[in-house]
Amino acid sequence: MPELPEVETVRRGLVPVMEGRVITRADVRRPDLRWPFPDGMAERLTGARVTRLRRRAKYILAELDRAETLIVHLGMSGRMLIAGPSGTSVPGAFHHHHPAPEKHDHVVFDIEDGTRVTFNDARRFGAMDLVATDAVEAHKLIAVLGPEPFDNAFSAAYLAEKLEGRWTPIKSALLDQRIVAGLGNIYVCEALWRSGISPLRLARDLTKRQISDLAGHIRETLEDAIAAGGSSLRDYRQADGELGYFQHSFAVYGREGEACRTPGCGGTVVRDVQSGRSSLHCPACQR
DNA sequence: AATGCCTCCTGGCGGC
DNA sequence: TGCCGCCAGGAGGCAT
Repeated sequence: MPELPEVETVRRGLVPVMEGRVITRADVRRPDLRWPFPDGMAERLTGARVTRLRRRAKYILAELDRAETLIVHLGMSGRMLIAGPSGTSVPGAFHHHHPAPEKHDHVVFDIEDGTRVTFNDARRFGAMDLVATDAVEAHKLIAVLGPEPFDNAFSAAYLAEKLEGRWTPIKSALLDQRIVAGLGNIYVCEALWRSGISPLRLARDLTKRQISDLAGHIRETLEDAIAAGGSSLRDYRQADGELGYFQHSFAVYGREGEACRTPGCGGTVVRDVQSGRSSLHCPACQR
């Protein structure tokens, strides 16, 4: 679900609430998400100060004093909900009363000023781990990640090298977090449409020019989405409860049977299934 | 090494 | 109202 733009939007929403603040209590309400939580997670979080909130690919990294970092992945349905004094001007807010946790509220963070941050994840494909900060880069889930799309390392030359000789469809290659980190199903479809490239085309068959265009369009698509606060599908919201609005800018995602938005194209958006996932594209202008 | 399939889990929606 | 199948923003793990 949440791809790079949504995760970045969540991170930005959490910064004013958590960065520099102490977690006065962490309520870990079940033993696991996708994997078991690390030993003593609640105790290790309680009383810790969040010194910095970073993002790597689709992971939020909350650096704590105590030299540990909380690694959070939202999976398909994970949300970080903020409630309480921060950002509100409720008189006596410090004594704000929080309602009882709801279904799928798995981890609740109480912040020193009375704000409450709740990790809610119906499908539990999300994950959390807590590791030494100097070991984050070497963490099993982090170490395998390719470059950030906005990093200089993600160049046309780099992408060309990674795609060279690959028999896999370009769609699959771009979903591979080892090649470039942060893309998911929506933004791959959108970036391929912007590039006029079919998701079915084999990675090895792209020209240098197409690869260069693609790298640029990936960055452009993600930038546009971040600027819009991400995409709000179903119940996804920004951390502050606001809805992102990039979904209104989708050219192909969720538009099966509708007219292609390429000026003068006249094609119709179709849905193909590739390795079990929907690939929305326009057969007329995506080759 | 590269590729493709299965799986984890819950909920919303459309069809009957 | 109820039941059923399908679909959903991810990605690790495993067989080939």
